Amino acid sequence: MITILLDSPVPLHDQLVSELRGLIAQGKLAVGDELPSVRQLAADLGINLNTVARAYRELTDAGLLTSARGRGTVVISSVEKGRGPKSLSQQRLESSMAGALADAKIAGISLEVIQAIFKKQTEIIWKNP
Amino acid sequence: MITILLDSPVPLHDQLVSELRGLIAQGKLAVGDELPSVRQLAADLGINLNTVARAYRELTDAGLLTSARGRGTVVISSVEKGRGPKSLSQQRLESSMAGALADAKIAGISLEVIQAIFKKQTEIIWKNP
DNA sequence: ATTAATGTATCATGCTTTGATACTTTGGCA
DNA sequence: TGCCAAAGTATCAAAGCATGATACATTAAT
Repeated sequence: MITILLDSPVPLHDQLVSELRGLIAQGKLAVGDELPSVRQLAADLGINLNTVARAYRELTDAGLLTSARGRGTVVISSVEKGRGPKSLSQQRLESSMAGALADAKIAGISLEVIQAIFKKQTEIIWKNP
Repeated sequence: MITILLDSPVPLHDQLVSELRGLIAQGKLAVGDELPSVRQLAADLGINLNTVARAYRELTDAGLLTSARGRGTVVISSVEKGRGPKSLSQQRLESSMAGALADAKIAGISLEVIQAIFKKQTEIIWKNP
């Protein structure tokens, strides 16, 4: 359900936070759902328990989760504490993405090719040395 | 022209590489264009010269730039080493896509969110002609 | 009460980035 | 031709940070 890249420049706990935020935002993790224990998730991902704990703590600080010793970690909200619905950079991404796709459609590029290009570019930008 | 975020989890040299890749892919930096000196750009961005030098070196290794002592750094290619040519419209799509993704990465938007935005935009554009 | 399972805290270690500084090469100009 | 400024490169140190091993504290179930 959750995947992380061990050889990414972005720290593991940051990846985890992003992943979990995404799952919560998408509703795949609903309010009231219990997350796997830090040891469980750490074992699943092959990383240290502290790294998972740190991600949980950051999301707890953000107001999305609640944690307690002996009881586990639970989703308590799907909205960030004190944050707007969308970041400015995200809106900008939507705009530029929409523009690029509209142009591509007019140029007659097939959806399959577009998806392939998107995939390749993300790979280049994310995984290059 | 180039902006970086000092408080991003992404390393400065990685941000620089992404930015420069984006500019080259978009054609804002054309083949033959000379880049600012490592000292100049470092001063402009308020970072260390080594950081700029490292970004230049990585792009040199990727086959996009060439550097020489005393002469500076110049764009020699707009395509990554080991990639073939494409149709014109596809190249344009690749360019704008690369630019958008590079910006998104620097902004710290997670890959999952980016993919969600891409999916949503394609649905919108292909559904409503 | 015991025990297993949970999150939390502490500390060490190692990697990586970043920076300060010096070296080397090139090209222009007196 | 010789000097000098400007370019990239190399070296080394310092700092930060992520990651991990381990121990502690708390809860709930038996």
